[in-house]
Amino acid sequence: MTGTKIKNMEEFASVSGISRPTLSKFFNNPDSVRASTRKRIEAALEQYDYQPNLYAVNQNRRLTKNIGVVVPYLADPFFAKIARTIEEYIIETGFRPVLLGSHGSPAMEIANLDNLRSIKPAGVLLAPLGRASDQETLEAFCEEVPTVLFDANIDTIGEAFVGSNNEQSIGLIVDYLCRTGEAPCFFEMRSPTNPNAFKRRSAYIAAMERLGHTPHLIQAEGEGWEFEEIGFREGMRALSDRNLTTNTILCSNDRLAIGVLSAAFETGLKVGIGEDCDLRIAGHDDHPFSKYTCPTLTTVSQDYEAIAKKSASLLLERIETEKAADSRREALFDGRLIMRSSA
Amino acid sequence: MTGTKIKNMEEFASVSGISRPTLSKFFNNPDSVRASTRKRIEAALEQYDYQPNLYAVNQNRRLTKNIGVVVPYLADPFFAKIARTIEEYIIETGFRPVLLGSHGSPAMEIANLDNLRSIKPAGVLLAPLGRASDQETLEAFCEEVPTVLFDANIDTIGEAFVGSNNEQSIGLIVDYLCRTGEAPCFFEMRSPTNPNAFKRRSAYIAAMERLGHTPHLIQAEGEGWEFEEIGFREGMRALSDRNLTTNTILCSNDRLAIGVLSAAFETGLKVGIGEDCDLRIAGHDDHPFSKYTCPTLTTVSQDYEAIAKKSASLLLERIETEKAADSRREALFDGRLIMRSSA
DNA sequence: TTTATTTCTTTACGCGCGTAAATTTTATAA
DNA sequence: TTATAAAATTTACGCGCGTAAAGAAATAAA
Repeated sequence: MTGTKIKNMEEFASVSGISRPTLSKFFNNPDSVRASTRKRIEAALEQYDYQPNLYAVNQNRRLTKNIGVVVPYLADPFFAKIARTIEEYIIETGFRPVLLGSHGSPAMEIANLDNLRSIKPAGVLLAPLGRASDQETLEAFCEEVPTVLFDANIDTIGEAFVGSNNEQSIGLIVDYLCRTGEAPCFFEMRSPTNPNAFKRRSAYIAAMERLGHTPHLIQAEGEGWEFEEIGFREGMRALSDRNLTTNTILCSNDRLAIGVLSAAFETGLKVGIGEDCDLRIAGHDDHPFSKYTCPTLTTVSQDYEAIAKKSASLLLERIETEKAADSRREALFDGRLIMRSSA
Repeated sequence: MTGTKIKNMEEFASVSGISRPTLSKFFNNPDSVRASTRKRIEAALEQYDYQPNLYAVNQNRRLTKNIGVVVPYLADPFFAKIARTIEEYIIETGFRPVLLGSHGSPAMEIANLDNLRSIKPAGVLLAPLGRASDQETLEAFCEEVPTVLFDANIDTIGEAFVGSNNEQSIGLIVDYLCRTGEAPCFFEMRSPTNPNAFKRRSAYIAAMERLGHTPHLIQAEGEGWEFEEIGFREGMRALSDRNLTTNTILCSNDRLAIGVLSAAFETGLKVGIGEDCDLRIAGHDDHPFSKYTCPTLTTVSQDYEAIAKKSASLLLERIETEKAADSRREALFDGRLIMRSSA
């Protein structure tokens, strides 16, 4: 890009000595032209500053190269991280990711999808809000646009679902906690938005029963996405009531755990695995901040990489075959125990 | 939207009984048509499912309604939050925000701007990486596209800069710390990427000298955006060396403070303002997590709202007047002291 | 070299909309 | 009511590109 600025493909055709239809083919897929002409075009691109007008291109193509990525909450580092990983895979395959966060609002989730519809995406990767989502509208959207769900499953929606194996991961940490101390109670929200929460609840109950313990749920009141706040507030209540049947609390996710940790600190309870500790607290997700809590949080990590890669590749596959699969696929990945100091 | 799907404006013109040029005017600006015809069009829109093809629209308009928002790191809740606030203002004014994160990489920062160029944005709001940014390329970009910087200033770049008044905010917390205990040392990175860090350093020195104290810097080695990690590692070193001249540490930002807090916990030092405490730690930014650290982090909050609103409105003003201002403007907002338990 | 095949060029049309110019209709003021 | 201004309609062209068809050129196979 040293030389003059070229204003359209016609002009680039004349300066490069390649016909416009051939250039058009090249920009759609550089491998669709002969190697020698590809070289010539690439040489010309070095000399002249030209790139096809995105709007003109997308107006005429049936399908754009856009892929929507919608997550419930971009300010949550967990989603920021997984969205980022997904973005990388999409870019690698030559598509353009368009990242949107719904800020916990079902209305904004729909608005985001509407927005996406107007850019005619080849497909979208959606981590739905869950229970709060407007399922009918979501379903209608998925009829129009190839969609793969990740993180949170809604059974009837989308071509496929990719997420974590909560059964396995919760089993893992319940096993660990029982083996190293008292059997845990389960701290969660009474009416969670996220479907994973329900899976984790029953996984906890199943694991406890399998090990011959009585499950015990602590259900926090509260709505919305301020999990730390809810964890703190309801954690304070649970801890000050002193009606805990165990010294071990397994939280449904790390953000709740961070709140409970904060409540324990406030209450003067010492959290950890030492003899002198009053309480063990564990979480789930390996939230980026769980490494820096005091004490550091024992948790189970989701396989971000695998989830990102799988959901992206399932979507791309669907896009390339151009037809819906006969049946909805589900891919679940195992969690990994992250032993730190809190439990 | 009950009825049939309309495929283009021509068709919508015939079913609605309004001419296409008028419809075109309406979609560009609903107020540019007579109130009565506006009503008729809006009534028709209720009946028929039509929205103008975004690509065809943007191909023909000189300027799109897109506004790029580029931040250094979307996984950082601080940036996620401010980006979100900016998004809101942009949407309110009828523009389309396009959110991009650079993941700490100068190359990706440039890639993001290139990407934006291809969608012909009306303007962009850029929080640059800072020292690491490729300044020449940034400058070239700003020549082409109206750009307002926020958060991090680079003197010669962009139409305007909107950020925090580090002088004031650091002065505020140094004052507070000196008034309530020992004068603080300053924990920072030796070679920070972010220009605010430099401002904060000199603001700290100035404030200390003003109060008749000798400034003392602790400069952490390390590169990149893993601030908690750096804060922890170098915090461990500083605390175990026991060569602190004071029991009070002011950190250049909250993420470093979170790391130092974690190091203090690890070292067995009690952090807080009580008689029985060994250490006071304060931060800067009011990071969303600083409310849930153990102990909760005393810090100074940036005026997110004001920064978001001002930078958005400066950009829109610039876009509407269609010409560069004679001089580069700078708007700085004061910080607010957030007293919590750590100092 | 001749033939078959692939690739490129030329020509031409269409996508959905912005927008200009001339004309007609509608609203407002006198 | 009539004159005047404002808004809508009709007609027409252009934006930059995708893409189809037919023929020319380059390559590969015989």
